[in-house]
Amino acid sequence: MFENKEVYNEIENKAIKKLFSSLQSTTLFYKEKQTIAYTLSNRNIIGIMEEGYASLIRFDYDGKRTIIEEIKKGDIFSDMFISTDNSELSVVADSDCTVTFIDYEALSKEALCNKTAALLINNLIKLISKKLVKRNERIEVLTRRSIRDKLLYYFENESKKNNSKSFNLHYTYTDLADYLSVDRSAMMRELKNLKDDKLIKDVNKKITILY
Amino acid sequence: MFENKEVYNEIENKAIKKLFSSLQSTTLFYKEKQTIAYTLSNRNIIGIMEEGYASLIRFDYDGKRTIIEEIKKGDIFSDMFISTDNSELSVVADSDCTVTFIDYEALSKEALCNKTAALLINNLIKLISKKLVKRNERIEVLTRRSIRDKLLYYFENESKKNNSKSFNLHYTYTDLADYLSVDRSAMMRELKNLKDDKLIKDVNKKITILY
DNA sequence: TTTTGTTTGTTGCATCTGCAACAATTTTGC
DNA sequence: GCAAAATTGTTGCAGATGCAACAAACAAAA
Repeated sequence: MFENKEVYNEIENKAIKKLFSSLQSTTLFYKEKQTIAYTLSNRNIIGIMEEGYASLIRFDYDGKRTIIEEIKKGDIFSDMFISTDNSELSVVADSDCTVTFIDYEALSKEALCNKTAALLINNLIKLISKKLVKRNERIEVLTRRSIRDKLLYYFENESKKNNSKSFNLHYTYTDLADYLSVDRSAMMRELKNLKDDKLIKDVNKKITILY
Repeated sequence: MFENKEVYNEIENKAIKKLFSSLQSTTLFYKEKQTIAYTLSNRNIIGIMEEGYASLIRFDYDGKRTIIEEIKKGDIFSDMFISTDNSELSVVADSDCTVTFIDYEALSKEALCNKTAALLINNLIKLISKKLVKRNERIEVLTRRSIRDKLLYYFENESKKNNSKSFNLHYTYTDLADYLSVDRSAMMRELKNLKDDKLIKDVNKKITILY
């Protein structure tokens, strides 16, 4: 526990436990498919995903589902990072999860005189920045005007991250359509077009860019 | 100088000047339409917009322009918040600007033993969180499937922020189309439909929601 | 194993959207 | 004040996309 490289970088386990106890942080366990509602109903609480993964999801009035963000081990999430008006957002556990909740105001006060808290804040800033980058990436994808462009841009980005023309799609196609915010069947059709045009290859969710 | 309420909240002017001098921060002036390239070519530099406003813009390979983000007085911007691969991004001054640049690594080190630095970091986190919220809002808009839904969602959000059924559009329609990432003429057509359907009123850029 | 639910793959169709190409109007720069 | 540039407003058209509605393949649960 409390050993994630990014979150607790340069901080000793003993120190972090002491800090969390003085901040009255809590660590909770969730089963798969449970809703992790804690953060979204409270103010300035930061959740640290210690173990497991979850999704930040919006359910539209008409039942359409959109994945706003994936939350993996070592990621943080908070109502501080989401527009307060959007009450239809929820964090749903995609696997069994362990989450630590910190009161941000308490932490920031502590940081003025406590080195451990200051180090933790420093790490949190890096994680928040990463989150900004991720949201920016999503915006970049979403601003492409056609399904074809969205797919190609997404594939190019994933391939860049993987330093290879090939990469494994970690979404189901249903979820990918949600991420790109397009109709699934239309996306499947366009995916077929891309394959027919020999721009990509798709063997069992392993995508290869052919250009 | 250095008197923005949010950025320098709870910090005395003398203290911030001293801190900036020890961090070797620089404050630069830009004329309208100049490109503020500094941050995007350097690592972990945070820019503070002291005065003026600018836009974070992406130019597509085919010349299409997309506004990724508006940067106003008191906002911060940084390469830390943008995916490193996207070299086609640039920050362009929309008015004469004054920008302070801080080396983040230096600041965070300083924060471990310097109260002023710790306070500044605390303020920066709040600003970064606000930025996350803004990007989330943009994602929310962009994930709406039709131009009509995008417009309605955007209008509803602006009206909520303004605590009123009416609000002044601060974009030109050309820029709004860029923000929504849709074709301008198609957006104008849909805007007309919304007016014909009596869902909104639009008098000289003052939008009123009629439902 | 059988059942149930989820994901994938496909198609027809209506309509939405992007694009091109204007004219009219407003704003800006000199 | 005038010229140039930018914004607004409009339309026809082709093609892209969402939607509905399936069947097939696969995975999970009973």
